[in-house]
Amino acid sequence: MLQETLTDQQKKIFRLILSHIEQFGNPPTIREIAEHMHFKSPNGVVGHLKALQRKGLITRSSNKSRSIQLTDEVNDELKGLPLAGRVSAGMMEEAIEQSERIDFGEFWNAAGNYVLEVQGDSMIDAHIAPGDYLVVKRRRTASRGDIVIARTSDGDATVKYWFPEKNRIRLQPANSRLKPIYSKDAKVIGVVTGVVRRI
Amino acid sequence: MLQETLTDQQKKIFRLILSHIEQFGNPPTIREIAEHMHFKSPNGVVGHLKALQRKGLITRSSNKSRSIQLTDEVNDELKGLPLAGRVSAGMMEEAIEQSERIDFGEFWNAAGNYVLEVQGDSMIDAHIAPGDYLVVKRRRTASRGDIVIARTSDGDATVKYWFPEKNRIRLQPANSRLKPIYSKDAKVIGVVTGVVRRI
DNA sequence: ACAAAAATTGGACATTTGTATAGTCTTCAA
DNA sequence: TTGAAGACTATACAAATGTCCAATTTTTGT
Repeated sequence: MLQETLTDQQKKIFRLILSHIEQFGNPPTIREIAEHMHFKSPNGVVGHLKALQRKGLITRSSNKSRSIQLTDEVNDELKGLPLAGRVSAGMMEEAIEQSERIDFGEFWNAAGNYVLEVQGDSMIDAHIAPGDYLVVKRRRTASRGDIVIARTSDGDATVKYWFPEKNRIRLQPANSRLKPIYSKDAKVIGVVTGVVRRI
Repeated sequence: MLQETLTDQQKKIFRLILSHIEQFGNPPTIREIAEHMHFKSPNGVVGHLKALQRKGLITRSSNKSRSIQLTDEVNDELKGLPLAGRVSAGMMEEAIEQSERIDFGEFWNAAGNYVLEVQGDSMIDAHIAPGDYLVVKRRRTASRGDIVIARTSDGDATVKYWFPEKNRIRLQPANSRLKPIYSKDAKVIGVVTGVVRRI
């Protein structure tokens, strides 16, 4: 944890900076910090800011107002949910205090990605159920075995496994009750990179 | 779309504000905007800011440096992935241009939530596969039929369906090959509110 | 107990920044 | 043609903000 080595005052000021950014969308001025800390001089803050800078939590630009920036390290720490461990591992409760985090937003909020809601159970054996959301990366090509969004000659788009064969494409559902679709001109629209289900 | 009614200059300035926030973590000053726009007077900017304010894109606090704030509406527009439609619906490609968005981060990055990685296939019939991530809400109670993280007397934590009976709890796996666990003192640690799978 | 380091005050100064007022220029509709 | 509205320049002022120096108090380690 980055905040381990901070003194109490430094922690307090650091939290102040975080909450100001959260609340106002910009970092506080030195005097604003001094006011909140009940300091009677702006200079009381400067030393602490230099310490936070030295310890790698913030950066500043000289002669610029509200120029406190959080470092990438800090931003990473703040994002996402704490990854607590494996389900069957037993003592999770304790593990939650650990620092590893997982940010689904970061994973997928990339340019060109979009989301589809699953209709029907053609991919149920791949544990993709109706109502699930698919995170799709816009692609024109796929690798053998990928789960893709494909469009066939009749214009319909579906989710299927993508299996190129000699001179046709096999679009394989993940459902034993359904038969594969064979197509000569199936086109990949995107590749599924994630599944999200709200319960 | 909120930006429809903007003049070209207003759009340019608005984008400038967005990218400054992105790049420096704080909004630009009036003079910084003027400089980028090659205006020779700060006052050239003021009118545009007032327009952006009137049109509901930003707010400002008087006499505060770098006080331009994006409105909630704007922030919402910037977050998340475009929700393109249903998979089997056919013309998705077109639908992607629509404005509806879905933000998984918002859904789950709530205080008290955490993530567990699934080990084993005891919930496979509920389409929860090994390697999936469970988003768990910290709870001490659950409703009948919820998927919960429960701890039994032996100290182990598992994912199971939660079925209270007369004087015991039935912890039901979603796997026909596994038998339910009956326990008098099983405790709910959390309730599963989401499943996320990276492919 | 002592010295060193950290924390805080006080005050001053220069720069940055928001705001205001007056005037020019262009566009566009009546 | 006029004139109303929008866009921009020029300039000035006051408030805010960052920075610095000197001195005092508090904390910390030895």
